[in-house]
Amino acid sequence: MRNISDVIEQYLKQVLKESQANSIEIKRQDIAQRFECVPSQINYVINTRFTVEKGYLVESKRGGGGYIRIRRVILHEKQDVLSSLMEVLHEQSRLTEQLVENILIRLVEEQMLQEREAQLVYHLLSDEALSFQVEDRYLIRRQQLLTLMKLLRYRNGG
Amino acid sequence: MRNISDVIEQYLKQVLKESQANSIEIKRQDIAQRFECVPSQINYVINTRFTVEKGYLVESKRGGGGYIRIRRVILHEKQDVLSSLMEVLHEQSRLTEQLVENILIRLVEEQMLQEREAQLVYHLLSDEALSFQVEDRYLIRRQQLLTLMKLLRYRNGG
DNA sequence: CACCCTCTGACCATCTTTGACTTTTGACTA
DNA sequence: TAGTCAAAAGTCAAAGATGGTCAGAGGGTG
Repeated sequence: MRNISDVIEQYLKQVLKESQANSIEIKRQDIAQRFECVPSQINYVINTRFTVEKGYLVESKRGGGGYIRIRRVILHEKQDVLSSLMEVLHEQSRLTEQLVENILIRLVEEQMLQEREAQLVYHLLSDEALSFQVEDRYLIRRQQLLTLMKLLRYRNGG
Repeated sequence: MRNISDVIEQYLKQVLKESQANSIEIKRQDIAQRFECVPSQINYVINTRFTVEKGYLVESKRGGGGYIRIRRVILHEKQDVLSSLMEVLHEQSRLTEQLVENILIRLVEEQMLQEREAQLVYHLLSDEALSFQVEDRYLIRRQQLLTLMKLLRYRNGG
């Protein structure tokens, strides 16, 4: 194997495969020690090899008893719908309630979001909910909708 | 288990579950001795794990015959849950990710929100999603969470 | 040679553990 | 009754334990 990152990647994938559950919990320091590298190397491996697009979710906790949890997830098959909607989000400067609604309806039609979930998001992003952020309304909507799209990239969100 | 705080948390929740009543009374010193930690560790566990938004009430008395009483709040009406959480929203000035998470978990426990919906809202309100609104983060969270509660009130026939 | 990965380490953020010091309470005593 | 004392529990800040970030150095490949 060429480099240590590849080795660590293979190791983690092996452990993941052998574990019954579809997730593993590691201690950054332990892995770093095992492969005699600096701890931040582990972050590098995770950031480059265990991304959402590749079907992995990573959570972690700092402090005493900290850990890094890597989870295998199933990617949603309608990635193209998501990318086209993300494009819309970047092109449109005025993300009005109407536009938000259209996007959410589309997601429901594509069966990527349930009716109830769409309602929920719609209300959170409504003019009323953001009435104290008139200035940043569009920006907030864009960020939150983009966050939503990222979540929908894999099934069972979260 | 990762750390002593988690262990103590689990222990207390177990005792709480096994007790007939919905409350337990402990002696701080006893618990500290049982888990071989300093007494103030117990305060830490209580302050971080048995908070109001998580649905616990804690009372205590010092001096001879002192105690700490932990009560699981039993709310019979969904309305009560929502009002008490709305109160938390108004009282807490720093609506951190952690607090948002606690509230959402609570709503799921009370079966007012589905797991996936909670995940969704959590991510929409995350530090990352609001990274361009560092100043207004808490305000936006408050407004959107209040909007969510209003919606849930409506759903539950309020 | 240029460019793209990798690797490293200094510095940061967050959560936990510990202990010194404070406050409250009730019993005992003058 | 007031004062004293010991037995709780509370507070807070420092230290400890992890993980995260980022920019720059290092190295391999077209």
